[in-house]
Amino acid sequence: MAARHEEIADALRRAIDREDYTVGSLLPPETELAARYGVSRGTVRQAVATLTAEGLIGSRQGARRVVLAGRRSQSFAELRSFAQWARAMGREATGRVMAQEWRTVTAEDRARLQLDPGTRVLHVLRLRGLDGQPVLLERTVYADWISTAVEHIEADCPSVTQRLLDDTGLVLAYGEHVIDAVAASARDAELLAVRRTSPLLRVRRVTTTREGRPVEWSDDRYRPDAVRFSVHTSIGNNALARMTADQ
Amino acid sequence: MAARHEEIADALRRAIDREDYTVGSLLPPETELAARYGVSRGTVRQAVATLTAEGLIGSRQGARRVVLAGRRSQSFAELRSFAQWARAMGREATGRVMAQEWRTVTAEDRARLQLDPGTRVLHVLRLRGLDGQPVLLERTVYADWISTAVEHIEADCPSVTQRLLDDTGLVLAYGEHVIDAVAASARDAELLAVRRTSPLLRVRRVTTTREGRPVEWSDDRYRPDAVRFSVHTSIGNNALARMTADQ
DNA sequence: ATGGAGCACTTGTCTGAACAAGTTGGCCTC
DNA sequence: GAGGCCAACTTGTTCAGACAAGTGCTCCAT
Repeated sequence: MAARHEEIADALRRAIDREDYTVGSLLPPETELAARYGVSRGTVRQAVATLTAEGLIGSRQGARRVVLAGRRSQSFAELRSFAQWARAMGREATGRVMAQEWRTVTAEDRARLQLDPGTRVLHVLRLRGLDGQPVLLERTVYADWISTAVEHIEADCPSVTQRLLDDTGLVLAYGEHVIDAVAASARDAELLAVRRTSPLLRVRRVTTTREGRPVEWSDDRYRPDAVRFSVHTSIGNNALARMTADQ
Repeated sequence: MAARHEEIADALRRAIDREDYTVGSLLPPETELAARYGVSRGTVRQAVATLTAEGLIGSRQGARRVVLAGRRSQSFAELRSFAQWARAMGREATGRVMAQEWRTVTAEDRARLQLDPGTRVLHVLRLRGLDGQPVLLERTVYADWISTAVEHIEADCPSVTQRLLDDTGLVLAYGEHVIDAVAASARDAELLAVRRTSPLLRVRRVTTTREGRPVEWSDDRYRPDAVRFSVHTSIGNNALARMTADQ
């Protein structure tokens, strides 16, 4: 925790969690917070902007800020790593590679991973569990330049993200996620221990490095009785977008 | 479009859309943008922060900003209003109230809408369509103080949000959305014209005013072949959070 | 009572400056 | 050629000040 504005954001987050400020109540004015923490108003504004983006507080010109929600999952790399997310919640993540295969890129692979025609990429089918229960089936395609590193990871490695970071220094920094629902196929059903055609929450995502280079793309299917997603939106800030199926 | 930083954000958004800056390429340095638009570096930083939050560009200390994605739905009130979203995409939204009923609040209603025990609230079942096709089934509970206004809206009003704004000045400002998947019930199937048990994308949401006062909560079920959701995440900014089903 | 004007308060916008910290590429040495 | 060091560049953090704009309250006149 280096930056002062992060410390202040954290202090405010904890104060809200402690119910020093209850849901519906008003936060102190910026000037008061600035005086309390011994910083300028700009630094306080950076801190409260973080909480606003998290959906914890609401802000409008002229009126004091209002507390909108009480708690926040508050982990950082939440979506980038299943294992890190599980650990942050005090659950144990497991993983197992069910199938692995090299294939020549399809048109879709090429578009999503920005690769040349004819490139060979690694397809991995991985089943992931939470406290022993299977909850997620990942079908991932890795870009050629990272595939050999992925290939040599042991089949039951709980955190591929952590492993790639340790082995190659790779940091997964950005992701685009498209969320919908599908019926479980026979294979899905067998591996996730649900009935065939039962509804699954599907997330298709592309993950890139800090430099913006695509690393992997994946079709993830969650048991909806085990995992959900949540998003806060506000009038000036909608991270979540609705899309039609075409285009 | 009042604020200078919004104008600059918009100019950059259009430049990216126009492919003046292609995906994977680098944005000019802040100082250069500041000089080009005749503003201080702080104002440029505000503009690029917007695009970063939208997932259009990636940013890291020391390196130039990189363009991550080409286009952005860029409408404002997207998630708050089905009709406004549809219009922004050049589609026509329809709506029809299928059932409407006053009930005494349940414990869940009270918790979500912050109401007193014994309060009467309005339950509405609304079917919504896009270009004539049914795509969404909304089961909404409105807080008592807005229910009478909702009750008097005609059954086939395409935009309830717009109507409430016109009639009562109500602005829906904040929302929390929890996303999962469910199997279509017999009723769902009939109204949405899908087979029973076919997968639906469910969004449960609570919407509040600018003051943080809950207005409505809703169980929305989308045909996943018609509507999807998309989210951008980045290392410092995860609007989307994964949740376990319990708690 | 009711409505409007005015005022204090609070957040939003913007500036210009300075320093910290991370990245990148070139140069130099071995 | 390989490796390491350095310098230029770029983004991140913070400050102090000023003004704009929206909110909510009081008070006054009707």
